[in-house]
Amino acid sequence: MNIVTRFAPSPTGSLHIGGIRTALFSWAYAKKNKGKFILRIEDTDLERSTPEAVEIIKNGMKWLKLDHDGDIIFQTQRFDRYKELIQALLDQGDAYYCYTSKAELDQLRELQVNQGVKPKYDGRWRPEENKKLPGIPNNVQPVIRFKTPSNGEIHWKDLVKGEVVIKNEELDDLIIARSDGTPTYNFCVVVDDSDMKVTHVIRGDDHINNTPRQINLLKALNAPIPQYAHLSMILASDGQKLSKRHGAASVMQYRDDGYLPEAVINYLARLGWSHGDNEIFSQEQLIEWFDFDHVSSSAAQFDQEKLEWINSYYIKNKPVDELADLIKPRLLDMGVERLDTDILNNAIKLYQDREKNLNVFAGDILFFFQGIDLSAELKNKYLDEKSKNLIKAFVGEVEKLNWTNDEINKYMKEFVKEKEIKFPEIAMPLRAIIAGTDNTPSIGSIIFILGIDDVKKRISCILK
RNA sequence: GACCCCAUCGUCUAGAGGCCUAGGACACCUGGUUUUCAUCCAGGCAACAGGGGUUCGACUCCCCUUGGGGUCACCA
Repeated sequence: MNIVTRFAPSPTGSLHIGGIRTALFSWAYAKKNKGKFILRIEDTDLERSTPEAVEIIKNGMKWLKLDHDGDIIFQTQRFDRYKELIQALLDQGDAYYCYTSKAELDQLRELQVNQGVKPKYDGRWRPEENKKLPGIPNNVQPVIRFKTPSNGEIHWKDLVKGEVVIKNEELDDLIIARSDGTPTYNFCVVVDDSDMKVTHVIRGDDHINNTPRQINLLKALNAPIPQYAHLSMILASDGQKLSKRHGAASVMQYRDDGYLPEAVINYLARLGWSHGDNEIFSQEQLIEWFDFDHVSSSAAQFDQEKLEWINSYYIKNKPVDELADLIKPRLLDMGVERLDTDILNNAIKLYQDREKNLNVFAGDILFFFQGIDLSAELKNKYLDEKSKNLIKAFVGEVEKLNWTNDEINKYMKEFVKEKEIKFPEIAMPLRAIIAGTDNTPSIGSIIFILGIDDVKKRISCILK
C-alpha cells in the first residue's frame, strides 16, 4: 500500500508546538514508508482564516524542514467538489435540509443542559417514514445535515489508542453545509482524505469524537476508511492545557528565542515517542526509527529545560560557520556595526561549549564587537590599586609577545608566578575590564582573539 | 452532566507476564577536572495512583475506584 499522510491545519492563528508535533509524526511516518506527506490548509471558515496564518504555517514547516509533497491544497479551492458530493448525499437520502435557526438551536441546547442530558440536535427536520415535517419557514436559509445512522456503533483500531468504540446514538445529525452554502469541517475532511487517498489520518486526540462522524460520512460516500492515529495532547509545563494565552508559543517564536530547528524537532519527537534510550537523534534517524508502537498514549508535559539541554547539545556540535550565520544577524540586531569574521568565528569556537541558546550566545560574545559598560559592582569587586597596577604591568609585557593563543596563556601563568599572586587576581579584573563580566572562558584566549590594540584601548579606557 | 481518552521517578520516558533489587534522559544534590562561570567526568536522590481479580508468577492482562484530560458549534 502506498502510504499517504497529511497535515491539515486551519489558518486561524499561530502554528504552535502541538500542531507541529502532529505534522512531524505525519511527516516521519510518510517518509519512513516512502509515502506521500500532504499539506492541506483547512480554510473553510471564511471568517477566521487569514493569509497571514497561511504564511505562518508555511514558514514554520520550512524552518523545521518538514517538506510536503506536491502543492499545498486549500479547501476553499475545492468548494465545487464538496457541493457535488453534498448534492449526492442529498440525492441518495443521506442528507437533508434543516430549517432550525441558530436561536432555536441555542434554546434547545439550554433546555437539554438544564435537563442534564447530552446536548444535541433533536432531529426535528430529519425525514423519516411516517413522520410529518414542520412547515418550511419563510425567512430561514436552511443548513444541510447528514443523516447519521440512529443505531449501531462505530469502532476502529486506533494506532495509538487501540480499539475505540462509540455508539451512533451519541452522535447527532451534523451540519455539513452552513446556511450560506459553505461546507463544514467534518465533511471537507472526509472528502479530501478520500479524494487524496490518505491512508493514515494522524491528528490530535481532541479529534477522537469526530472520527465516528467521519467514518459514517465515509461509508455514506462509499469511500474506504483510513487508519487513524490519535496523538495525545501536549500540556504546558505546569500541566495545564496548552493554549494561546498559556504556554503555546508559535513555532517561529522558538526561532526568535534562540532555538535551533533540529533541537525543536528532536525534542518534540521525543515528547510522546521513544526509541529505547535514545535521546539525541537526527531527522534521518527519526524517519528510520519512527513507528506508532512507541507513540505514547498519554499526554505529555512540555519541559523547557530539556529543550534547552537538547539545544545546547546541537549548539555544541554545530559547525562554526553555520553558527556564525545564525549568530551574525542577532549581533546586528543588538547594535553591532562592524563584524570581523575572524573574531566572530574564534569567539564562537571559544564559547560554543558553554552555550545553550543562540540569543544568549550572541549576548555573551557581544563585547567582542562593541565596548562594555563596567558595572559599579564589578568595579568595586575587582578594581583596586593593586589589581590596576597588575593589569598595567601585565599589558605592558603581553604586547611584546609573539601573538598566539598559546603564548599568551602561557605567559599569564608565568606572570602569576612571577608576581606571586593567585591566578584569579589577574584574571578576574581583566575579565571585568575586557568583557564587562566575570564569567568568561579563558581570558587569555579572549585577549588573543581581541588583539592587543583593542585590549589596550579597553584597559586605558577604564584605568585612565 | 453524558460520552470518549489517559495513568511508571518532579518532568520526558524504557518496559509487550518471569530478564525489574524497575533502566535511561532532563532537573536537582555531592565529588572531581578547571582561570571565574559553564562545559566535561564520576556518583547520588527519586516512580509502577488505590483496591480487587486472572496466573505458579504481574509495572505488564481484566474489572472497579480515584485522579487528570478531551468532546458535546452553521470552529477546525
